[in-house]
Amino acid sequence: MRKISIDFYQRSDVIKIAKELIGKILITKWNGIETSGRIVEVEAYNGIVDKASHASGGRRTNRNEVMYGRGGMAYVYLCYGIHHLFNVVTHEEGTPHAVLVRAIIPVEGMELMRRRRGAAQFTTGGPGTLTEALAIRTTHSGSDLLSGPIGIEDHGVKVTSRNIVIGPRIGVQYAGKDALRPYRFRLAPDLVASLR
DNA sequence: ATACCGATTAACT
DNA sequence: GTTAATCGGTATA
Repeated sequence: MRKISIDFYQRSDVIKIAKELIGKILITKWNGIETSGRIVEVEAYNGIVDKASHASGGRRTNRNEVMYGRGGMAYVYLCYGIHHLFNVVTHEEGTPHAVLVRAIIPVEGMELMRRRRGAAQFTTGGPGTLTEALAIRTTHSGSDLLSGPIGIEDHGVKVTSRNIVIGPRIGVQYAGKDALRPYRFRLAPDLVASLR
C-alpha cells in the first residue's frame, strides 16, 4: 500500500519504468472518494528521438509542455477530440519521456466506475475507457503523482519479465520504423485472468 | 483563415 | 470490416 517514490519516475530508462509499472495500482481520489485499477498494459514513448512521441524532434507546445517537466507528473491529452489519455512523465526535467497507460483491471470503487462509464457491464481495457472510469481529464495534466489526486501505488504483486508480453505500439503507423519498436508491454493473459 | 489529422471507441454492416 | 463522434495541434496561405 505504498505510493511509488520520486526516484522511480526520474530514472533515465523509460522502457524499464514502463515494464515496472505493470501490476501497479493507479488511483484517483476526488472529494475523498477513491477509485482504482491495476495497470496491465502500457506503452513507452522515448523522447525526442521517437517519431511516435508528441515530443518527437523536440516539439514543444502548450499541450505537451508537462512532458518536459520532471518525472512523476501526469500528462493527459485529448485524443480524437473525445478521449482523455493518461501518461506518466519520466526522467528528469528537460527530457520528455512518458509512459502511456493503456489498460487497467478495476480494483476499488466498482459502482462509481460503472456509473462513470454508463454501462451495466463496463470495461477499462483501453486508454480512453480507463480514464473515463477513473474520471481523469485533460485538466489534470501536470498533476503531481506523489502529492496530487492521481497516484500510483505498489500493492506487492510481483511481476517478472516472463509474465510480460512485448509488442509494437498501437495506432502510431505514422511513426515509420519507430512504429515497429517493441515498446508495448502487457501482463500475460493468464495472470490478467487470475487478478480479475 | 482554412484544411487535415490523430497514442480511440462503440456501434454499426 | 467500416464509420461517426469531436477538438486541439500543426501546416499552409
